[in-house]
Amino acid sequence: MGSRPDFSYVAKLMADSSRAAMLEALLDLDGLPASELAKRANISLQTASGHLTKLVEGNLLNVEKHGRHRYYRIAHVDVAQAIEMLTVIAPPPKINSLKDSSRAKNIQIARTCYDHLAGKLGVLLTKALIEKGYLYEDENNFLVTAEGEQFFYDFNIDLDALRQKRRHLTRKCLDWSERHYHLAGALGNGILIRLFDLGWIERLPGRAVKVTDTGEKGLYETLGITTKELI
Amino acid sequence: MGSRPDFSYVAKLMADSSRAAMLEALLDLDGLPASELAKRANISLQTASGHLTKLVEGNLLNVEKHGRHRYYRIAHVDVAQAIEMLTVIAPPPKINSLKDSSRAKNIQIARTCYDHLAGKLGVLLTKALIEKGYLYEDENNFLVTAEGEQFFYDFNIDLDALRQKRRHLTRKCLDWSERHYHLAGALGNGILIRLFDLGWIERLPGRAVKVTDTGEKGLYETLGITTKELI
DNA sequence: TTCATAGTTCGATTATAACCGAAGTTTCTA
DNA sequence: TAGAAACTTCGGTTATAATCGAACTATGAA
Repeated sequence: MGSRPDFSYVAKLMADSSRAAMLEALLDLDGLPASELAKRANISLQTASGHLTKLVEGNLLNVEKHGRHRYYRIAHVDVAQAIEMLTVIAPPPKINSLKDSSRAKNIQIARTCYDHLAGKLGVLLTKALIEKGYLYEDENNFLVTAEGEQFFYDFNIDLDALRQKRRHLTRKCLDWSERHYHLAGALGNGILIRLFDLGWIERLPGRAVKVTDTGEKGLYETLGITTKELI
Repeated sequence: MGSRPDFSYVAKLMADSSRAAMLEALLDLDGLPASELAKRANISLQTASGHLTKLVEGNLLNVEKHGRHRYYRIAHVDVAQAIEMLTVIAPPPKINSLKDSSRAKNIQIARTCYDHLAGKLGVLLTKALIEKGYLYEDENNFLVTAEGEQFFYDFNIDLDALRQKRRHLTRKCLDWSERHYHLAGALGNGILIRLFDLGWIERLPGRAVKVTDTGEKGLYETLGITTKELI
């Protein structure tokens, strides 16, 4: 009879909102300890411990013991992919007021996704980097080319420093609003920080972000991105 | 805060075993009425009704009213994709005895997936049809080419009759054992039936299937498939 | 050795939702 | 117009699991 894997078992692991919060945190920041995950999910350490055990048993997470700490990470790219697929079909958050609706628009144009750029701008930027030959798109990841090494050096992003960090240099992140991949990982974070430093982008209320006048000029000159494409 | 869609909401809808059984049934057979789905999930009609309402509200399913019947179908390819991704990361069904283990092997080589061919043989067959130019692989589906029309006619599969059926002619089905797509839908079913009729394959206990001696010869001559590839 | 920090295990409480019987609505058939 | 079939709604029961307090283990620091 049941000779197929039971997908509802995995769905059940993802269905609890506390576990979902922890998974979401781990999607971008690999290797968080239980206490940190408990905080992010707004639950006690005991409860978190129980949830994490279940997630490890279900092969959604891996643990690494380092002294008295336990660092959790997503067990496999497939897990991240599955979560992203679920996000794509999940209903968009409710819009109650007029303020909410303009916020919703802004957030689709450009926003931060944890610590990197997402939305139309995030996808456009990633595409531009690929077209210019600075990034190469793999099935599961983005890779920095030799030209890319030079470009990021010129752009004042220190790849070697980023590689030291305890996380992936690059990572594919499925954009739920654009249904395309954008760049995440340490490099995605590095680019975001650099764009803020340059004053090319500014924070709007919430997670939304707007391109400044300098940014408009800069993005066009370095990567050929026009803000018209953002609409 | 919550400006991202909540994937745990979708996961919750898929997490219940009764709902999962109904979704699984609908993955291959589009357009089943509530009563049929209740039977397949082994629950009462009342319970099924409640579940189906939730699945429609969550945009996982669509309903079409035809008189006093209500035909349910998967709302979007993305939903099927998401379920298949979950199946890929779900733990394989437990193997208890020696019998189970040889059965598990057989089932990975060739099996029926509802009403079409899956496993190594299913994937190989699909690949062969593509290589010969009979099938064209789209992002979301397989399409029959002009050469394909001729081939299936010669192979005694009536495409026009299959097109009359109330289901997709072709459909991509992600193979959880092979991690590749194989052909499903009315054509996938038509091929399975034809292969049984020709005596090229035979049922083993369970869902497993074996290639006969005639089948070995036939598959090689028509599509260049050797059983060595099946191992 | 002592204390603190990180995490686990146990037990009791509580909230959620799956389930079905019974009664209702809608549509088809005769 | 009556009756049956397909499905929904309501109400009460029950099972599951998320939650945290309290007590435990293990590692590190003083």
